[in-house]
Amino acid sequence: MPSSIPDIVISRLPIYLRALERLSQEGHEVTSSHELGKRLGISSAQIRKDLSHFGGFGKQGTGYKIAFLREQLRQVLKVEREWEVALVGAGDLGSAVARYKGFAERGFHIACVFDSSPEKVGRSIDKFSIQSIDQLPSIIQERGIRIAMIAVPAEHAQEVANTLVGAGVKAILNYAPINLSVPDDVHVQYIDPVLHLQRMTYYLT
Amino acid sequence: MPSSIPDIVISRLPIYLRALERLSQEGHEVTSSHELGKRLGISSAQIRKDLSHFGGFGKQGTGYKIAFLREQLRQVLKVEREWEVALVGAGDLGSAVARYKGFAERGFHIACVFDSSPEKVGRSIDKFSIQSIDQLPSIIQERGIRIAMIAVPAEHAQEVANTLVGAGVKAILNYAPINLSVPDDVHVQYIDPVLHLQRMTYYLT
DNA sequence: AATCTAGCGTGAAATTCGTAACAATGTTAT
DNA sequence: ATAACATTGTTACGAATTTCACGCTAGATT
Ligand SMILES: NC(=O)c1ccc[n+]([C@@H]2O[C@H](COP(=O)([O-])OP(=O)(O)OC[C@H]3O[C@@H](n4cnc5c(N)ncnc54)[C@H](O)[C@@H]3O)[C@@H](O)[C@H]2O)c1
Ligand SMILES: NC(=O)c1ccc[n+]([C@@H]2O[C@H](COP(=O)([O-])OP(=O)(O)OC[C@H]3O[C@@H](n4cnc5c(N)ncnc54)[C@H](O)[C@@H]3O)[C@@H](O)[C@H]2O)c1
Repeated sequence: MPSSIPDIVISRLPIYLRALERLSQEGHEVTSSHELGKRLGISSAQIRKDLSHFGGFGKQGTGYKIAFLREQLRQVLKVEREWEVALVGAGDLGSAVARYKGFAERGFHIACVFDSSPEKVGRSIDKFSIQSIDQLPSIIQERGIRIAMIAVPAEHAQEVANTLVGAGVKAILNYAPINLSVPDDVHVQYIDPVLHLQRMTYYLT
Repeated sequence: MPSSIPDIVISRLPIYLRALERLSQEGHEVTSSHELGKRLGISSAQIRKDLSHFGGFGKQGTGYKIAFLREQLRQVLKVEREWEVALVGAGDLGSAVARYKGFAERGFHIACVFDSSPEKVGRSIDKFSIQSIDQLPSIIQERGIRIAMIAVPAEHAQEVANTLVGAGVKAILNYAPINLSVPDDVHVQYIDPVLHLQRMTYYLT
């Protein structure tokens, strides 16, 4: 049933959710597909159509009650609960990620941090004590963690991904600039800032 | 003329380029749309069609010469030259970005780093001396910088974007979790790791 | 040389996606 | 109470995108 909803629709929901949370912070209580669309540079029809996949969240003539719509989107995306996330790689980027409060604020708790370097294992980043990569499988399995972030050099990313998949992880956010091969039931998202920059230079004269 | 090529095609070229560079590192000299597609999880027809927008880069029966195709894509994307990039925000994330070697390695040189905090202005991150945000317009204009990265708290991202646009910046990579309003001729790309995580939880049972 | 094979480039077909339009319905003003 | 208005949910359509399928060429094989 949920498989009938296009991926591209799902991928826009977090954008809507983020905008709703901001509107809420700014003191708004209701909004409309037009207002949201204007903020996001998306047509109002698109927003209404996307939302209608999941039922009628708005009221004709009035718009959407922000608190309600936000709650509904949270449930659709399964982010009304909290998720535990494993972080692999405690280098420059990994440390910044571990210290970043934005994950926990939005429901993603970093539950453990792994590294392979004996220099780093045992040390701490904030409240996180860095653990050996050797312990990854047992810890992840015990805690039932299904989401992980990879912040190791590109050369080691695939091997880390294999370990994660073996331990039962089903969703990976990969910061290393390399494509990963994983089984079909494992989801991967990529963050590579250079790639984003390269997407813009084409348009510069 | 270039405007006739769909954005979605352009957005895939950097992915191809990255894969080609890796294949090259691994010692390959030629590849095929099938091999590339398998690595990237993209159909071979898609790759051939995307590339054909720019001319025939391959040889029938043989495939693509990696070094040649890479060079062609670099030119199409305008990344055969080097670009200077401004970084605004020298906090946790900004520092990690400034220290990251991957930008310069791939042709994006961080040319200057700005922050508004008197505590930070004058200090250094690696070789970068942090400059006051007040000097941003004059420095950016003098150096003719047209690309910037924003790594300030969400509340200040729009005001920073306005300043950047005023100074002539035409491409912004925004790390703050907020949508920016900019003129039509300014390009914006977003990086928000939480958003990527939220795109995966939907599919977890 | 003739044959075979791999694999590109491409037009046509199929599919997916976005937009326009509107009936239905709630809200506000008078 | 009625009219005027705003905005949703939905359908129908057109645009954009992807996939298919095949002609064609370069190189390998015999
Ligand atoms: N620093 C950034 O701003 C930034 C930005 C974008 C992408 N990246 C990417 O993120 C990755 C990490 O970057 P970084 O700057 O933090 O590098 P880094 O070298 O500072 O850190 C990498 C860490 O990974 C650990 N590691 C290596 N192999 C491992 C393994 N098999 N298992 C567990 N841990 C292992 C190392 O011990 C090290 O601590 C790289 O792929 C980089 O390209 C970094
Ligand atoms: N740390 C991470 O891993 C991470 C990851 C993703 C996104 N982000 C986002 O990146 C942004 C920065 O995060 P951070 O952790 O580095 O925050 P931070 O508070 O450590 O740093 C923010 C910096 O921006 C500076 N600043 C504030 N207003 C400014 C202005 N108007 N002009 C110039 N500089 C200004 C501050 O002085 C500070 O140095 C935030 O929006 C955050 O949500 C951070």
